[in-house]
Amino acid sequence: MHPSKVYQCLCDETRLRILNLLLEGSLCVCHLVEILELEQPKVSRHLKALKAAGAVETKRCYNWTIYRLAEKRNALLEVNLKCLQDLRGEEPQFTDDLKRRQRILARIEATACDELPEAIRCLAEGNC
Amino acid sequence: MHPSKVYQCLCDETRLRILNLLLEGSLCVCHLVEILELEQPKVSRHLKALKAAGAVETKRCYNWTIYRLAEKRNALLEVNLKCLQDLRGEEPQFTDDLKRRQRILARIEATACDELPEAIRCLAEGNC
DNA sequence: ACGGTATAATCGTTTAAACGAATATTCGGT
DNA sequence: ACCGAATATTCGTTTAAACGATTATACCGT
Repeated sequence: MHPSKVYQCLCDETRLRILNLLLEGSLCVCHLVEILELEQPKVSRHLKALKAAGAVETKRCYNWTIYRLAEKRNALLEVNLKCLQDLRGEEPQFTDDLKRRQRILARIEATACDELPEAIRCLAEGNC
Repeated sequence: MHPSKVYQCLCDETRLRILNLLLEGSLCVCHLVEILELEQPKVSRHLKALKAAGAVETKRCYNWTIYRLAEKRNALLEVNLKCLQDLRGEEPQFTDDLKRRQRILARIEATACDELPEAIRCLAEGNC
């Protein structure tokens, strides 16, 4: 992949926010939507772009689609993901997103109990 | 500067080619035009974008405008310039550009002689 | 002052990205 | 089989880049 294409996938703020979040762990679309406070189609569109660029991959778990950073990543992308981790503290938007992520994950874990359907427990326990 | 803006300045192939060349040393617009084999207005436009992003700066020498990498560079840009140097060998376009650069610089040096006007000698000798 | 070279800026057009709103699809639970 | 939740896709519009062609500006040498 040409370097300019890698940069093209990094030059949108929403996509950077998504990558910043995925650096901390996988997330399904509905949680990304909630954390980013954006419309679901918009999030899906950007996820599609990231997937096309080979930055993320998906796993299906019941009716959720879990997004995570791609296993094998372009070297240039890899370097910039590290940069993103370093720069994270300088951009309030990134740290705010991470705070919302924590809050939401805590809430999901709190709902985990044996009475819930298997699918929801699986998600709550972070097994999918 | 927001990271996405840095990437936005890197996501165009022509601008990457210019940065690749400037990593080897300063160049004036007319030589960039010759090396890149592109129209002058197009080159100037991209140089303007690079300057606006703080990636390059200019120096006037007689009637040439010499472009060089900015002295103080954004950390993210810096990292990616290093990447560009590493990836250079993988993109034929980048190595071709460097070859043309060599050829052109050699030709300019060859024209340096005391009978030439000061301006041309200055340029030929790489002093401006 | 003039002519030529180097560079920048303008203008109208084209291309591509991002968007909101709406709709389609997929899939698990009942 | 149906319903609802989660996700993806479509469509028409808007915004922003990039473009070619042209013109303007700056500056040096004569």
